[in-house]
Amino acid sequence: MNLLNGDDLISSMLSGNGSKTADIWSVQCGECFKWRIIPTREGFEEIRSNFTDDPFVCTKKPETSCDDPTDIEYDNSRTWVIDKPNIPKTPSGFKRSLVMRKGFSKMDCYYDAPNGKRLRAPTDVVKFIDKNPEYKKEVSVSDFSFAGPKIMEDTLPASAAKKV
DNA sequence: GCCACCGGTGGC
DNA sequence: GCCACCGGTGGC
Repeated sequence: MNLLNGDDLISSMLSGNGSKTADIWSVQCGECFKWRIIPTREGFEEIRSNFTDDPFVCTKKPETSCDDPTDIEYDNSRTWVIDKPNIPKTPSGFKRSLVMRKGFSKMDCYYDAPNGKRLRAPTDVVKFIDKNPEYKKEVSVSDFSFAGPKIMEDTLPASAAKKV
């Protein structure tokens, strides 16, 4: 069944055992609604960058079709977080990371720049380009999206469940 | 002095 | 009311 409405069918996940960063990448097929693991961050981001115009289907994953069993079950053995669709592809040399806060209140989005600096917001990107003008032609602020994913509360560990 | 982490808020 | 964004700071 279709887990979510509309376009929000892109996800990343925290693996179990208290991982704080999203480290499993998965997308939902628009036809059979099974989840397919995308082995690399880059592959995941490629799909995510154009998700609305070019929705994911199982056959886009090599040697995979809707007849195959799901790659991963949506359950609370991991915490699932759902990325927004159509986030620009991360510029080459940068790495986009999602870090869960203590208490699972929200995730922070960072870009790690090629020089190791961690960029936290658009103003940091501007500062980085100012200090490293060789990137002026390659990247612009619009290549970055710091929007955090939606945390799926039904997949939080029991210890983090919201008090009623 | 840096940076991981968190709190607050302005704009939608 | 939410959340993207930014400022502040405690611990190293």
